[in-house]
Amino acid sequence: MPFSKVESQVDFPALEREVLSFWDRENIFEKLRRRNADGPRWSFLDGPITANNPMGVHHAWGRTYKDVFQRYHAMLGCHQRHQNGFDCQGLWVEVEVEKELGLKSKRDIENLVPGDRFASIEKFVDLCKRRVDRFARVQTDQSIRLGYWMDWDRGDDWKKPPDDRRSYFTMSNENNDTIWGFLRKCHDRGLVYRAHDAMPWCPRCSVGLSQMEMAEGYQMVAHRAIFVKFPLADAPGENLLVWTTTPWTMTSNVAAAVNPELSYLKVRHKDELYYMAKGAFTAQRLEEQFRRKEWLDGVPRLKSLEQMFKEKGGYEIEGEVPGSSLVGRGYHGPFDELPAQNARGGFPAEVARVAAMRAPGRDIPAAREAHRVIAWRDVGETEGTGIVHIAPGCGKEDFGLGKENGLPVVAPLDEFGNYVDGFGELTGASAADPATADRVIGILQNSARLFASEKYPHKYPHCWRCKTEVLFRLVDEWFIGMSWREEIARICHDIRWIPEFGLQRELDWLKNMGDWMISKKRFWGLALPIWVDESTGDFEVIGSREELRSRAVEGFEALEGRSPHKPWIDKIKIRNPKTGNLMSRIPDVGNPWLDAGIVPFSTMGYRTDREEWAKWYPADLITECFPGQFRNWFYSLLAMSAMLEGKAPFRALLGHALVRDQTGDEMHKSKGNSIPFEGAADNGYEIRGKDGKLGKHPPMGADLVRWMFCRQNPSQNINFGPVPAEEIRARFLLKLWNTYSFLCNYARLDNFDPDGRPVPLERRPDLDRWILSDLQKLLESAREGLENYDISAFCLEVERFVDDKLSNWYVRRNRRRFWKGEAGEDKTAAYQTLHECVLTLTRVLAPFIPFITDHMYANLVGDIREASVHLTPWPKPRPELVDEVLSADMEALLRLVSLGLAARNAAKIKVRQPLATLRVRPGNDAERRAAERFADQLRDELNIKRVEVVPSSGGAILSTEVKLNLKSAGGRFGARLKEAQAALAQADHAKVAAAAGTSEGYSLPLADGHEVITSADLLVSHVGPQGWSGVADRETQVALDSRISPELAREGMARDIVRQVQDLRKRAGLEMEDRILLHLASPNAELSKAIQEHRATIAGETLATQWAEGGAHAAEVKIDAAPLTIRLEKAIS
RNA sequence: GGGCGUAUAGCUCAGUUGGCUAGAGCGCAGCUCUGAUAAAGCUGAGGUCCUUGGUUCGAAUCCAAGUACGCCCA
Repeated sequence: MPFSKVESQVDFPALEREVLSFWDRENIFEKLRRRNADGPRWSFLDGPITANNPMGVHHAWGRTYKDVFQRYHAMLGCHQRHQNGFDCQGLWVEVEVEKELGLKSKRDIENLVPGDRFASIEKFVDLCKRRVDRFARVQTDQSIRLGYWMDWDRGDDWKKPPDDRRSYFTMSNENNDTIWGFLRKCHDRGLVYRAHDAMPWCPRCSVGLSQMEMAEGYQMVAHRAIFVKFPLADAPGENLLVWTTTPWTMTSNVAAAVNPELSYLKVRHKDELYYMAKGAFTAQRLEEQFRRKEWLDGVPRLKSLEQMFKEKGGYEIEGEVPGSSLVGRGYHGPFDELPAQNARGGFPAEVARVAAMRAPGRDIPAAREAHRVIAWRDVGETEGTGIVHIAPGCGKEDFGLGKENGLPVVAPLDEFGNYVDGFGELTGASAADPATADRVIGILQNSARLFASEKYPHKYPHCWRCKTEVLFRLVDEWFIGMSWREEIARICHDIRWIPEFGLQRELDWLKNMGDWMISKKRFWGLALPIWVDESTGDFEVIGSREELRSRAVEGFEALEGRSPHKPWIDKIKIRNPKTGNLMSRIPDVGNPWLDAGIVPFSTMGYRTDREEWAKWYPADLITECFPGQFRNWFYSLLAMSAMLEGKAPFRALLGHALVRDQTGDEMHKSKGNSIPFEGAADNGYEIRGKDGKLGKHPPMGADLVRWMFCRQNPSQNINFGPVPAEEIRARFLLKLWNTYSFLCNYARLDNFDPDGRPVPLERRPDLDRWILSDLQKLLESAREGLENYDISAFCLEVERFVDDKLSNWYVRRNRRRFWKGEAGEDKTAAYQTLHECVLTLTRVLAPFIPFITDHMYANLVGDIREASVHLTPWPKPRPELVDEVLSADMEALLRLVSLGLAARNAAKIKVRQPLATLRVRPGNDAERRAAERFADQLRDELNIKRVEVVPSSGGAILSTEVKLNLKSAGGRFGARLKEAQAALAQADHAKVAAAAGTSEGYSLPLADGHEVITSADLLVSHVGPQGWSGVADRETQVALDSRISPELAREGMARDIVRQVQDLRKRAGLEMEDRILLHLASPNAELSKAIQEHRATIAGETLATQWAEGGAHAAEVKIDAAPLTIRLEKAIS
């Protein structure tokens, strides 16, 4: 027997948990996969989620999309991989493990097992793996709760090695191996190289940052900036004035750069001369930022150089020279006494050695001897002095300039950001420590080299993981040259980018990016397969584990039964075929985006079954949150695929924006406005409001979370939180639920058989045919939206369908057919129509809100079948049910009803009071047809006895009245206002209103000429004839006979009585179908007469089977100010 | 500094190739309806469609410049 009773109060999270256990118990997902095993393939590629923490509600956006499109294609019968991915390797996991262990630095890691570096790294790497496993399980459980159908690992799956699990793990052997193959291919094309470069470096993590990572961490900070004197060697008393925001780099100064095209001033101050760029002298530095409040508290506004000279006792401008005339002049550096400045060939010795190897035969001087002015066209005159201090060991551009100009390099920092030996009293000091800047400033002050210092606010890069300020440090890193970037750009055009601007974004990145730094001086990650002969600099890139096995001359047994990770892999040596020397692996691990970018190859069998691989590659769709990914995952996917196959790895990319809190602010745990996933799904959650108070909120359930994301425009950030959630829940999910509950509860009472013979369409009323017609159009939108990965418009259309059309119109207008009419064809047609609508909705909504739809589906088709909506095929629209004219007519009817209600409102007569006549002048054909074919609806809805349709050609049924709008016309007419009002009163108001609406306006005749008035100058109203109330909207006019005869008044009373009785029934806790004994009494004669006249109606409406003298439930009410006593009680049937 | 995008009601946003009196939801006020719906309806208050100029019979919409904001890059 179908149709269990449905309560209108529903606990969605609890319902979802039941559905989850139903899926589990009945293996619904496995049944689905089996059913589709031979279907056409649809290839979705999951972007790996970092398995490092539990998911927040923001992860649910992308995962909802992933599920929606896979579920849709499953309903179409497609065979899919359903493979989730976890991102495992990299610094982010290391940092969390460090936190767990309370470690402060890389040195702590290497001493985790005291005194045993190898065992320490082994333990640390193992802890990283375990952390990944732990959170992969947590995220798996959370995803299952979201309703995300993937081939999840459960139970014993977790005991298997990563390669044998259902989800893919980027730490798997296969993933690492496939990357090796990629790197080998790059090397075969001569793209892999090693370089000394001054790179951004995090002193806490002791790791270099790639260009991609740098971009993540810019923050506004104030640094101590200094102006320093560099005395010219050939002209005592003359100085270059140099400016820097990083005082610690002064120790490593090698050169000073000027722009040869700028003019430089010679400024005399006291007994000395200072050189600086002319523009820089007077520049109001950062004035714009100061004005726009892009500033930091406690940082004073910057002074111009001119102002500084004035404050220090005045100045005189002695002349002006072109920058080019300064180029080549020598100077005395600020730290020339340091050993580092005096080391021949650069400092430290390793740097000098590499430099000597690169430039054989050339004698490189010590930094101190190399000091001279060089030319650099990029020097500007808006920030500092127009003379830039160059320290090739401390900055990227500096390093490049040093190389061009053959300068020595002084590299002052070790991997923790501390000064190495050779820097006098600074040795051991941390460059990141602000106190060190003060010490440098002190030294410069003592040596009379400091001209001035200031606090300078600017955006400065920070480590995106640990938020430490980045330093620039000379390092030795490995790169993939990107000279072949065009090959990547080319395949971007084969992809459908949603939103479209993605293509341009990606191309911009590809055009501007530098070479790809792939090495990381860390522990947990891809072991870069590069083996080096340090005595010659020769290196080899190994393309696979097998190749390594055959090349290894030592240590390969260390890898047997182990994953290719540190520290074991570092035991393996190969031989340099040229020299016979042993080659060691470089200690570095790989950039984690290599791990994620290789997955179209590593997870689909590229190395093991090329034929199978080709059936899944390229993927039909990937979808991720786009900020950042253009230079991360999308980039690495594209680059690796371009290299390996010369082909785009996916056909379409759906990107989405960010999740914000409900007020539009960024979500942060620390701000207390972020929402944990379990909180949103099941447990409820607390968030801090703008007032700083914590507010508790009930759980939303997974379907609501999913729906909120689905209905959002993906290119715009979503404001997510309890207020919008409650709104959507009430407006959509509850509406859907209550429509379903209405259907089931009445169908149950009536024993409606959903499998009975359908009433032929032509015998169903207009309302039925209308809703079925619109349902078909909805199905078409669904298909279109899902095929185009553009679901938000469809979702909004469903909301309108369920709310406006199905619930607020179809069901409301048809209520009586369900609960009053006798069993028969009309009632069956109503049930069949509503059943078809709701059942079809469950199917079309199943990919979006899989829980509630499956629950509804079971009840709609009968619990006994244990069926799941997710095993049903995707519903196809039936074009023969579409009736465009009917849809237009129904829309017109809604407009007329709305106007009728407005007319009632204008007449101040409530709807419960019946009125005699509604006169309609339709504004168009649809309205005319609607007023005729739906006259019964109009009568019912507006509670009137008769509808008269006046032909449009018959002229207006309302007269137009115009008055001057004093707000706009008052000022214009001034003293002539009275006259204008009088003139207007004389004019034909209808004509005035019509003419004022045109571009020419209406020309109002006045004593001193004509004045043109437009509709803005007028207040237009429409009035009916005496006793009538009317409103007009464009061409449409309706008028309502507002005269109430005594008969009509009594009928209104009767309806009021019914309403009061129903109210009492409800308060008495009676069920809808309960019959009652009813007693009504009033001392008022009219009211008593009304009760007499309408006895049968009152009884019928309130299910009163018997008139009685008393009753357990009583109420004293007023009907039109007349007292009425109601008593009732449930009748014993 | 360069690129991309956005700017419409108190808030969140629709507004198709230029075309009727610029809309919705939320919030606010009043009224109404209600035995499926913590729902719904009507009315009202609330608009410099960012500014200026141009194209056009006609511009929220197209073009140009400017301003502000967001994102990306340097």
